[in-house]
Amino acid sequence: MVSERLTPMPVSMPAQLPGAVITRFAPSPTGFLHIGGARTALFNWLYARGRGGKFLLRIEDTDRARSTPEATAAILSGLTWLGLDWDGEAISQFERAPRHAEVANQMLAKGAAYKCFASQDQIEAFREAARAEGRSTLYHSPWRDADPASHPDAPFVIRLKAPQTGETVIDDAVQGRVIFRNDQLDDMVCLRSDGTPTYMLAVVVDDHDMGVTHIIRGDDHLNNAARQSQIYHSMGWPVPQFAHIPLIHGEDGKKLSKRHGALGVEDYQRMGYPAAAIRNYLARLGWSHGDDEFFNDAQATEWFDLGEIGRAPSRLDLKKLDHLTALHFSVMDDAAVLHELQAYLAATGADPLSAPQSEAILRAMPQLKDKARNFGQILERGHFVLTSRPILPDEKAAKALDSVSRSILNELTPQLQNVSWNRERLEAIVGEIAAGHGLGLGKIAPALRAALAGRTVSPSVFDMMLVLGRDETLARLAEAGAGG
RNA sequence: GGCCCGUUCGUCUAUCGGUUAGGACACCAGGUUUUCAACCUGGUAAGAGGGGUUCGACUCCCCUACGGGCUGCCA
Repeated sequence: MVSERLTPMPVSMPAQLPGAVITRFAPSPTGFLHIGGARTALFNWLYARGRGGKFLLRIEDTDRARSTPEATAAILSGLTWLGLDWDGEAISQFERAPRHAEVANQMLAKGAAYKCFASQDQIEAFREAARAEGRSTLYHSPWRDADPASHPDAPFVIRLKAPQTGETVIDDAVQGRVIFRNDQLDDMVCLRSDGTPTYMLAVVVDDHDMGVTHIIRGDDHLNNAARQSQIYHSMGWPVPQFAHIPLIHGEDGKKLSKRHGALGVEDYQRMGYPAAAIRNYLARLGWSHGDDEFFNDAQATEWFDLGEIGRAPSRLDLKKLDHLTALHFSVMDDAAVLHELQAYLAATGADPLSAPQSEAILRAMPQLKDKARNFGQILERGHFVLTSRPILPDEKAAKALDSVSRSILNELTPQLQNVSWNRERLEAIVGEIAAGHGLGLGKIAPALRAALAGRTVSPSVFDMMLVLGRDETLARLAEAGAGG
């Protein structure tokens, strides 16, 4: 078996099974994993996983000034948290620079590209003048058809010898047939004068070498697709299927930026959303399968397809995410919720749950996770099992423990001594006591809640009694009845 | 400036020439209720504007408006 981990990626086109789907996510490591990038990754993942294909990861770190290892780590951990597993090792685009240069030289050799000796200053001057006169700023290099014998001994870039007439057509799976006139596209630089590749070249070479069959990415790259398509053609390579998906906008409809608040997936983790809910929400944002709103990964991978992706940008709506989160908690098993709760604690810098605390939370989990909208709520509701006597009621809860309430608690406590410890009996006894005072349950539940949880927010008082058990319940009631 | 993309309830969307334009979230009203919630019933709410094409347009075409993207030896 060939060790794929240690050998560099083959530079020639890998032999792919016919019809095999290979997608990729190719972020620049300049920060955290953006929520929009996360959705792009999710779409690629869903598409590949739904077709038995591969989902690859490539880090576009060719911009040395802006790329950092920390950012790469953040992106990997963001994807991992989201549950988007990629196949093989993440590939560094920067490390493939020699291969990019090799292709540029092949283009040169076959006459598909040429050396351009124009300096950046010259080109900038041209553009400025063109702008000032309102002319097109497309640069037409005088070196395109120059006799190599006339080449000076000076730095040069390698430019693609792009067609000057006709059209470049992109058959996009989302945007449809998009036509660019070739006279609107200039000869792009493929290899810089320092010998490093431009983004345009690097992307094409990498996608080709990685065997990528479907490029699903943000529609800010739609224009680039035309130019990249020209590179594919110049090398005689098959052009992958493009699918340019609309970007996500903020709640005001503007491009997502810092002022919109949460941008990184890690922010969403810290807000207490479980990954499954984020996946569901993000998948439904810009894509739909009829009226289906709530679904799991299996359904999503089965249903997902490029044709159902919308063409308009969509806005983030946290209320809807909240709603989906509650639905997901309801179908997640308790152990899984607990496990992710621990990760949430770690992400927010809180202390992890001890073994006994975990066990207590797990026992109460059915009540804690019911309709919860985030892990913070689960924790808040779970306070009654995490705390221990003496229960110190918070300010609001203390108000429920006035002298009248305390006397009722004192009346109730002995009656709970020997009853069967089940919900029906507990409800009956508490109901009788309340009725004896001409009160409804609504009048004495707050005191019970304060006594048992020390809070005004908790699961139902009966559920708490059941989870706490007789001894602990009686101890807390007695303590509160005594006046704390 | 040039080129490209987009525009259905507040939001996410269904519709793929013929529908009282549907669903979900949110919101409002009423009900229920031991807290936060949840739940039940009902309700408000949409095809940017203007021209075409067609027996018939949300659906096809054009123009305008608005929004977005690209226009680098950034990615």
